This record gives sequence, C-alpha cells and structure tokens, in this order.
Amino acid sequence: MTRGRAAHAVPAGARVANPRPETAEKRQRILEAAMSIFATRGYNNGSLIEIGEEAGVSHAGVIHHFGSKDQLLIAMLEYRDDSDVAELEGKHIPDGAALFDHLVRTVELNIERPGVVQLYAVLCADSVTEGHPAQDYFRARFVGLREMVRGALADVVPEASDARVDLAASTIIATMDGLQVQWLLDRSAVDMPEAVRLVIASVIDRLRSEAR
Amino acid sequence: MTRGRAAHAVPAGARVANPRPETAEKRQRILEAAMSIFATRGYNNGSLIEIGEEAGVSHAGVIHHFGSKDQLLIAMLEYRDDSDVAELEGKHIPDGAALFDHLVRTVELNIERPGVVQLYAVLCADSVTEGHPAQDYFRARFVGLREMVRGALADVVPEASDARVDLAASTIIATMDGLQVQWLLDRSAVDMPEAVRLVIASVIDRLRSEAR
DNA sequence: GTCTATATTGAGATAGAC
DNA sequence: GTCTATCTCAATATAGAC
Repeated sequence: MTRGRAAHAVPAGARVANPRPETAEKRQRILEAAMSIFATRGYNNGSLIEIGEEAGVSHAGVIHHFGSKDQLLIAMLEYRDDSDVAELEGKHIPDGAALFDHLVRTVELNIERPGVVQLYAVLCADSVTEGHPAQDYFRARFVGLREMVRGALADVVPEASDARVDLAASTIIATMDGLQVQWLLDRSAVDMPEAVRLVIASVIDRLRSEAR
Repeated sequence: MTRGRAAHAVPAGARVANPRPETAEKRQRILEAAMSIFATRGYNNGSLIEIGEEAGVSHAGVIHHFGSKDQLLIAMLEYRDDSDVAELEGKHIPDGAALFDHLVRTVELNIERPGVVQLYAVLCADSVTEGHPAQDYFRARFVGLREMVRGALADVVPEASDARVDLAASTIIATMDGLQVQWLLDRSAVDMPEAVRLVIASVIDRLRSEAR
C-alpha cells in the first residue's frame, strides 16, 4: 500500500505451503536479500529489482513468491524473528536477572551484525509514518518487549510499584534503540554494551532506593 | 542525490540573500509545509508536489527556491533549529542541573507537537541509510548533544571519570530518542517526561555511587 | 519570480510465453 | 514456477511562456 493503488486480492502463489524444497530455498534467498537491501537503503528506497538481483531472480519472481512489496517486508520481519528463535535452540527467553544478561549479550552480538541493527533501526522509525505496512508489527513488538522487561524487573525489584516498573521497562528498551542510531552514525562514539549495562544497573538501583 | 542522477550545479535562485520580504515569506511557508509533509510521510515518501500544495505554490516553485529536494531538507532542518533558538530568546542553553530541567521541559513541550517529534524520529533513523542527505546533519547533532549533556553531568557529578560521563551522556540522549518512537506508535503506552526524569536521576545516582 | 507543460527516470504490478 | 515485456503511476527536474 505504499503507492496510491487500492488493495487487491492476494495473487496466487503467495503464501502457499511450499511443497518443493527448491522453492523454499529460493524464498529464503529472497528473504536474505530483502534484509540486506532494506537495511542499507530503507524500505521505500530499496527496490524489488535490487532484491531480485541479489537473490538471483527477476523482480517478477520476487512478487510471484510474496505477492507484493509490503507482504515481502512482513515476511522478512517474521523470518528474522524465526532465525533468532532458532539460534536460541529451544531455550526460552530467560526471566529475572538472566534476562538482563541476555539483553547485554544480544547487544554484544549486534555489534558483529550492523546490517541487522540498521534494518531494525530504519524500519522501526519508518513504521511510525502513516499507513506503513510494518506499523502493527512494531507496535506488537514493543508491547511484547515491554512485557518481557517488566516481568524481569518485577523479579529483581519486587518491592517496586507497577507504575515504576512499567516506566523503567520502557526506558531500558528505549535506551537500547536510541543507542543503535548513535552507533550506526559513528561506531567509535558509543560503547553500546557498556551503556546498556549502565542503564540497567542504574534503573534497578533507583527502583530499589525509591521503594525504600 | 536520492535518485541515480549525477550531481549538478545549484540552479540559480537557490540560496540567494532574498532581497524581497515577500520571497522570504514564501520560503518560510514552504519550509513549514516541508516540516509537516516530511513528518507525516517521511523523506522519501513525501513529495515536492504535496509540499507545494500545502505551501500554495507549484512544485516547480519549491525547486526554484531551494534547488532540489535534498537541499530543501537541509534548509528545513536548519530552519527548525533556528526556530528553537528563537524561542529561547537569547538565553543560552543552561549548564549543570538546569540543563536536565531543560531537557525534561523540552520533552513536555514535545508532547504538544507530535509532528516535530515524528519529523526528527523518522529523519534521524532514515539518515543512517547510505548516502542520505541529512547524515552529516545528524552526526553533528549527536556530537553536539553528547557534549552538552557531558558538560552538565560533569558539573553535577564532578567525581565521575570522563569515560563514565561519556557513557552516561550517550545513554540519556538515547533514552529520549528511543522513547519517542515507542510514544509515536502508542501515545498511551509511555509517559515520556517521567521516563526521562527516571533515567536522568538513575544515571546520576549511579555515577555518584560508582565514584564513592 | 511563478506558472504550465513536458522530459526523464524509476517504481510496483500484470500478462503471457516457455 | 520463472522469465521477458509491458502497463500504469508518480516522482524529480527542466524549459519556456508570462
């Protein structure tokens, strides 16, 4: 829905239960290419032609598999989430203090994959513009993230009020996101993992001292 | 430079020392329109035609005054900075603890102008993509912001090391930016001013206790 | 200095051959 | 299921009348 044209029925071929392994592989190549292009060029500037070239198919092939550019974006976001889940190898995301370790560990990992960081930073901010196809995705993502951090904070600082825990959860997530942009603009200017450690420790300390 | 075409000489008429007051007024109307359109639609999706319509000139008129879309963006960013400076009415940006009050006050103000918040959130993240015309602008902006917050922190927590003060400055700025995106996606989910107060107080406390 | 008209480019999506 | 060719639309930028 990025251009003015009205919505239309999903073309055949999008979202079938891909029977053939070859097809699944091609879909995956397209998704990887979409990650790379959307990350470096943004959503609106990244074209299906570029994505097709990088994946070794024509742009028509891309549309054949995903129906439209919007749907490709959504599919790519889900694909990335699935990859991360796969890395966790069945372990659930940890609770309590272990979650904060996990967050810092993720930031450390992210330093080795600036493409992924840029993908999320650009698309996330892009999504606040009117009618952006990934708006629901990011809204839901933040709801989930806040809930997760909130739970961990409640474990670690049970004496804090719900209101303060809510606030602290938003704050920690916001810091991680904001740091990414500063880091992308100048990688030597920000020590992301250490900054995240600082904000987590600071906020937990503060919640404790407030409740005392 | 958003499309593939090569750079070309700045057309006549762009950036003259506008002699006529009428012209200056029209330029200002275009800049206001650009703020509004770039905020709601993003840089790439916002067109010169829309901006022209809102300003009451043709899109050719827009180009006549600013030379190109890229240059219009830069001019608009500078114009916004100048407006903020004008609001301060000659007062300098405060030092020390007063700066933190000023930051919170700014966030409170921002709640009443979501358009400006969105403008910066979208363009700032957009600017990390390759060849974005506002990249230098935002890089310089962060350098300046960090320096400002660093100075205030050094006033308030003189016993902290430079390294910790640097880190804390990045963190506070990051939180403010990250909160904006969450807030834009769901205004009822985040209490921005209170969250900013929390992070400032938390980080200052922490720097103090670390130095003890 | 401002407009209308147009040139040029590039996008996403469709049709139909293979 | 994949491609080539084409369609439709919209964008930035230019040319030239007024």
